[in-house]
Amino acid sequence: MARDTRRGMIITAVQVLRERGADGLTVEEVLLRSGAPKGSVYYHFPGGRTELLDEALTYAGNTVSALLNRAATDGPESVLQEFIDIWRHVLTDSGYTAGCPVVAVAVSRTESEELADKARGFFNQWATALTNAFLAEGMSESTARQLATLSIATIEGAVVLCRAHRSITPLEDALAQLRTLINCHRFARDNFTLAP
Amino acid sequence: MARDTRRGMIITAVQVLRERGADGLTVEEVLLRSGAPKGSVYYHFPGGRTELLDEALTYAGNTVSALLNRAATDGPESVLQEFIDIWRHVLTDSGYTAGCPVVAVAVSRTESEELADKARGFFNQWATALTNAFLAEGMSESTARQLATLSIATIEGAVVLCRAHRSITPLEDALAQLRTLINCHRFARDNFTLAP
DNA sequence: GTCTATACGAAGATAGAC
DNA sequence: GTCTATCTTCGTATAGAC
Repeated sequence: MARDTRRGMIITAVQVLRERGADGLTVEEVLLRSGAPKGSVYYHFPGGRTELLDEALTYAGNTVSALLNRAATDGPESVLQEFIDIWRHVLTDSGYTAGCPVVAVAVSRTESEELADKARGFFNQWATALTNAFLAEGMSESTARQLATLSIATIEGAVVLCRAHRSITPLEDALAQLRTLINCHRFARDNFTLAP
Repeated sequence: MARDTRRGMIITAVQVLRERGADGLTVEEVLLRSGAPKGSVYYHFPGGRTELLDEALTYAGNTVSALLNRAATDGPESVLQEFIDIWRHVLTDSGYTAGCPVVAVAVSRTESEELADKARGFFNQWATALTNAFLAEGMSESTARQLATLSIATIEGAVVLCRAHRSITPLEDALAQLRTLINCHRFARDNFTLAP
């Protein structure tokens, strides 16, 4: 069926995007790994490689946004734990060759300005979701925003270290300290104000 | 002179590595941007593209290692500030297209296992230098190590966000919270023990 | 040390058959 | 919807002249 072929190619494209980066994604590899018919690429994706890349980014970005929005009500702690669990699977399943698809687009040559804008849009969505989670904890506007930025930067950076070390430890260590910081803010909120 | 041509190509290669990534680095672009003679590539680099990449990674990684080792005696605060200053220049000078060369190699396809090992080696060097800086502050072994990992992850991740947002703000925000966390550990060390 | 010419392979894209 | 040429561009690498 047409829809299945298209959808299968998009999901495979996300995987390739994770492993090869945006510039390294080739239609041929997506074709091979998805098992999609070789002759139907430009039927399903008239825009060719660029359209496939766009769809992969959108699919991946929205998935994470949904996860982060759901977690804003569950509290930041559970979000972070969920991220560790997800990344443990993604990293081990890929032999530590997979990274974040949105990062992959953000650091790519990005012929089309549109893709770069979309990647930035996802980072903003994620930051907003996390900021709201921290605001719900009673933190100040600026603290919540900075903590959200730190959280995203930490996870994205730690994933790179995990790939290099072929181990989940960097992510666990980094997030352990991030949790400590969150608890420090709670402690400060409950007892006194920390010096700026 | 021979040495100048070779050295110039390496320095240009670092720049290209930052912007295009390891897989995206082409000998042609290094040639064009360095102004090096077009016919002398394989004279200076018998190993071709791979050798050029290797030299660029070594040069860049060692530069940062030197900076971090020097800063281990100056205290972590001054290191972080120095990193903000350096990245501000690198990012603005490149129009927010440049990233970390070691990260670029770490997430690349990396035909040669040797390059990947070297990249991981640099991450380890940096982590050790920062760990020592935190140990000098009187922190525990595990806290120092985790903080070092968090610091590197935060900077590397924040740089990606800076590139996406075309702004230095993410790095400043993330490092502001990192400083807060460091101060929390100092406060805890001086007054009591935080719950794990 | 540096140049030109050439071989080779990889990948995107299009045209037209089935 | 899918397939098979075929065209084109680009990048690495080598050979041999200067």
